[in-house]
Amino acid sequence: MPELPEVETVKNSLRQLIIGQKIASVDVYYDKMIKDIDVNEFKKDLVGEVFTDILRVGKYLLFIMDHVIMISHLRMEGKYFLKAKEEKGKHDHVIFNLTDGTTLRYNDTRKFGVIHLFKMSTIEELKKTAPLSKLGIEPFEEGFTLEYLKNKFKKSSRPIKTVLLDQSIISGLGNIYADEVCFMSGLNPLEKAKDLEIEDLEKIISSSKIVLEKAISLGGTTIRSFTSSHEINGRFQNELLVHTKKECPKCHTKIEKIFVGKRGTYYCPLCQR
DNA sequence: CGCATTCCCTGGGTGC
DNA sequence: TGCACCCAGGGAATGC
Repeated sequence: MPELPEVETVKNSLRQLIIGQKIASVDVYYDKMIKDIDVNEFKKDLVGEVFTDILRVGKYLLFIMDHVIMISHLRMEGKYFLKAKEEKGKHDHVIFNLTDGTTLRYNDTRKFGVIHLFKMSTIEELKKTAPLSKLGIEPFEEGFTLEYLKNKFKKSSRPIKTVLLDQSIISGLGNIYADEVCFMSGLNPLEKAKDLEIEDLEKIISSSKIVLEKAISLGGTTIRSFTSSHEINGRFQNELLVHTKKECPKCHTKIEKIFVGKRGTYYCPLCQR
């Protein structure tokens, strides 16, 4: 399940592989995946385009080309493969045939991922358009301040875990890292956002940065979800403190697993109030 | 506006 | 071995 660090890792490897590559043609095998544009137009608009840069905004990948920008969200199991021209794999949904004879494939077992295509020139312009326009601040951005969180949290009666997952408030945290941030901040994931103290918000700010930075430096987290294969092998799973853990690394209390807003949530009942 | 709920998908796991 | 059913989960759509 790619969250910010995993998408960052994918971005970095794709950069090495496809910048400068030119698209000869595109095959789409699952039309519903293509958003904001007719599928035939999507295919047509990409022919002859060259990948000039790849960026990440929140959990979105941005493929910058000469005349278009393609935005891809991997959701649960989306992956990109660069491989020789060969038969379509079972879960390959979009195949970009490159002019050097190789192919870039978007593969997604559960078909949850989506791809947008925009005829826009600048990132600034694109950030004003959905889906990017809905995103809140990333933990690494300058605007991620105490003041910002205070404003966003003060009126919310939702559980802190749910609010951490809300991309319109903080963009980049997913289920794994939201659990880690709650643990590192010593917060019960069920506590209401508006009930947090200033010190709690400060802890959220610092632990979000720490956990994401560390995860990025280790290439993300690979949790071997039963349905996926060929995952990018991150090493952060060895550093997880609560998510999927049985015992608290601090006090050795048994880690509880509950559901917060339908999301599996791990926490230490002693260290997290 | 905030928030809860439903839906999209697949295939591994479980129970009979 | 086969089959029905459950479940995970990010974000959009829907409804209150």
